[in-house]
Amino acid sequence: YPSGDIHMGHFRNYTMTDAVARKKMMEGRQVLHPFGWDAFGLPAEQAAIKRGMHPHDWTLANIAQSKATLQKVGISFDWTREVASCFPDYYKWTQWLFIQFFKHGLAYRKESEVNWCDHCNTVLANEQAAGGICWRCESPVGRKALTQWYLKITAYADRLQDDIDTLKGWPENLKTLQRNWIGRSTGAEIEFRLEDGTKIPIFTTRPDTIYGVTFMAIAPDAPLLSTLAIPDRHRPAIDAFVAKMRRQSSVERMAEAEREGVDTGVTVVNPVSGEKIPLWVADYVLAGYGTGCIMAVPAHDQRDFEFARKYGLPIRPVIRTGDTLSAGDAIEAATSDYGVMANSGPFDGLAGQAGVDAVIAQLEKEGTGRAQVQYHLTDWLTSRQRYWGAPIPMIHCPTCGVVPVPEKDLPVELPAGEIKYLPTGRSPLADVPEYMTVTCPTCGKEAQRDPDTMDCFVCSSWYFLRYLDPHNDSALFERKKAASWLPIDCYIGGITHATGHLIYFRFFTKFLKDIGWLTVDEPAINMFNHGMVLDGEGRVMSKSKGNVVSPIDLMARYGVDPVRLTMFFAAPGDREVLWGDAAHAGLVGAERFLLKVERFVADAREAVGTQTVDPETRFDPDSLTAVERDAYRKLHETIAKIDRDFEALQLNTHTAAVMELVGTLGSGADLRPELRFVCAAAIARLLAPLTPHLAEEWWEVLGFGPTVFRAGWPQVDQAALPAATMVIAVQVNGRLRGQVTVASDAPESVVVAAAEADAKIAPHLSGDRIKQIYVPGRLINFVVRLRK
RNA sequence: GCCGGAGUGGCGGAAUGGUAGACGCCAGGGACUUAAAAUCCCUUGUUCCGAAUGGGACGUGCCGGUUCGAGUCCGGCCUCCGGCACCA
Repeated sequence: YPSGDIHMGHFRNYTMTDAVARKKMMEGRQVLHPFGWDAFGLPAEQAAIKRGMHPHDWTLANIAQSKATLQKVGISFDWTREVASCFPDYYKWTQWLFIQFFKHGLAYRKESEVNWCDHCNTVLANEQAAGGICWRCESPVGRKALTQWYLKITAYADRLQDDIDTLKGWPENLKTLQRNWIGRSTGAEIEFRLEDGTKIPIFTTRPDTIYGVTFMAIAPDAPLLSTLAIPDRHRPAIDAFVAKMRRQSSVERMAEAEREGVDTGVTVVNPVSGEKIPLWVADYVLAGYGTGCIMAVPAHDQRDFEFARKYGLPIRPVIRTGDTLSAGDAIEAATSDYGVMANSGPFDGLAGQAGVDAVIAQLEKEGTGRAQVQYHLTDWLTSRQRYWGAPIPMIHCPTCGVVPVPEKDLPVELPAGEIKYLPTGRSPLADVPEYMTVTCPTCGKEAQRDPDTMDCFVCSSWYFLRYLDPHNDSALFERKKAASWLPIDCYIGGITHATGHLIYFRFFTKFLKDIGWLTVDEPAINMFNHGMVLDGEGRVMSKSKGNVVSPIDLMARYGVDPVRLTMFFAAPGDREVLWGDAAHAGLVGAERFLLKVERFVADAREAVGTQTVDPETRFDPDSLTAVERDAYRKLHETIAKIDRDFEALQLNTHTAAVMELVGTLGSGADLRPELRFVCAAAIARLLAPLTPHLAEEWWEVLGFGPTVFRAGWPQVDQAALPAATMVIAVQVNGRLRGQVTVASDAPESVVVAAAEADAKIAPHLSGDRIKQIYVPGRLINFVVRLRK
């Protein structure tokens, strides 16, 4: 989002993708490392309004500023593929996609209770109102009945849930977040009936508890409630209760410790047992989940239990989990475990899933219910009453109804210039007559444009596809380019988008596959969540707290590469980094180390004079001195270790390994010049993904050109790895007692003999030797029983 | 409440079931220098025994278990961080 200049979090994210891109380039791969601006929508517009600037002007200025900073950091983005979602050549295709959704019945309008932020003056998607708090301004979210545009993501709920299992390269916690957010539960829809025949459907995951239903409960804001014939004497109490609930925000209602409700005076019939039970209005029933109405089983649901206790409603256990079934008035809490059905007429004795299935079969036979699946995921509310967004490409015609803008007329450009763009609660575009008034593409009569704009997450659900073909003005992208590049091999981002963007972009990918544009089911096979950058006290950096550290200031003081190296070295990539005084002390270490490398490189170059040495030169270990052999081995051990660490983005141990190598080599003065040079050339390349500017410089000092990033990645020389001797740790009864040095091909018997001959170890071995465990090359453990 | 993740020196952190604390920072000591900076070298978990080379005990949030051997595996807790949250 261009909502401010680059901060340490961006710095960490992009230096990580940069390290990956550069290493893969050095390995000879084709790398597409693109960048784009999520420049439409609330974040950019709010930032602009705060500064009293037009969103267009502010966004462009901010993009220029941020881009300059990113280039200073040396991120290897392919700027020829840069995209920005606020430009017509991009949002033309956002609009085109919206029309495809519409044509396939997946974009639709409906009236319902929506999330409304009074501060931002717009509706919000569920994902943007999590916990009842607006994702941008953090004020409480209210409700409003409005007609809005939705994308039917629920049509993909099953595939979005099931295919999580195919995402082998995604972190487990991210997958769990998505599973919970999609929130599939299986059960049954069951129709209870009023005595006049009116159907009251409910959803339950536990049809096997149906004989334990002692009342029903409906949400205060459920539309069904207002259509019920409620006895006059109950009317005033219900109206008062509903009015009270309406005044409370969702946050307040959740905070309410005690459950509350009112009897409607209406009687309902249980379709399985035939029993007559009362219908209550209850504050703990949600209008937005299931049918807005529940069957209450106090013995087996804790919320129903508490409600029943408070209002003196019967509690009847019908699931036996132990030997006996407690009486309802004796139990202290509901038990929701599966068990054996009891007090359940013909179903008595059925256990667990068998009971669930039997009840569903009965319901289906009687036509009073059926197996059903429910999701926490709801359709995605995508229209916004704001100026700065992609206009919804739809026309409202009095004769033809809702008609999409013909594709040849795209993009529908956002009016520029003297527009009153400040949010008022209705779209600012509605007040621009020359924008609003159009002719209907179907009948040619006068019609109105849709005044709303799209949620910025629509724009950002497909940006990764535009990178493949960013300048194509006749299609979203060329299909064969997508077929060759996708899926994304490496996606690095924060966990914050777990239940928003990272579900939406999977949804778009599946849709585009279904309509023939893509060949993949999933956009990204490998996902890496980098840790956050916090301040020294572990707090989020924010302007209001005044604890923001600017990478620009640090780079000016220390240079870019020491800052990059310090960030990589601070922690493994997936862990958070506290960027406080300790991190600044770390900068000193990075600076020292890089200066040391610089000297090593310069000295190595000087040692070989004008001679040219192939950086991949192999040495026969037998022809080297002992010191040289150790140095050569250490070099190749380091290359091997880095190859392992890098794949897991453990750039902290990558850095440590190079530091250790440089420490071991010392000045390099005791190495023959060719070997010294080969070590220097390897070090320069091993550091190149992390400190690209310095590595490039070193590469030139060594006499090469034009770029280290086409110089290939150092390859392990297996011949360098075997050592002449090995150090074996000696344990007695699992306790370390010393170590012995033996020839590296020594058999176990030689190790045992060496241990027995060692003056420090031998005293511990007196006693009955029961057994010995030898771990070749590492350790030997003697199990000894001491004689008394 | 449910779901994830994490607890290791003064600090950031390292450790395929096999020598806990790599690497770096800080701190202390030394070399070089007229001096300083820079650089290089050494020490640096706690504790006990010893004049000393040295040796012992304890130590990865807590309690138990498996194992020749556990920071790592298993069971039961505690604390912190994050996500979702009256989801029927």
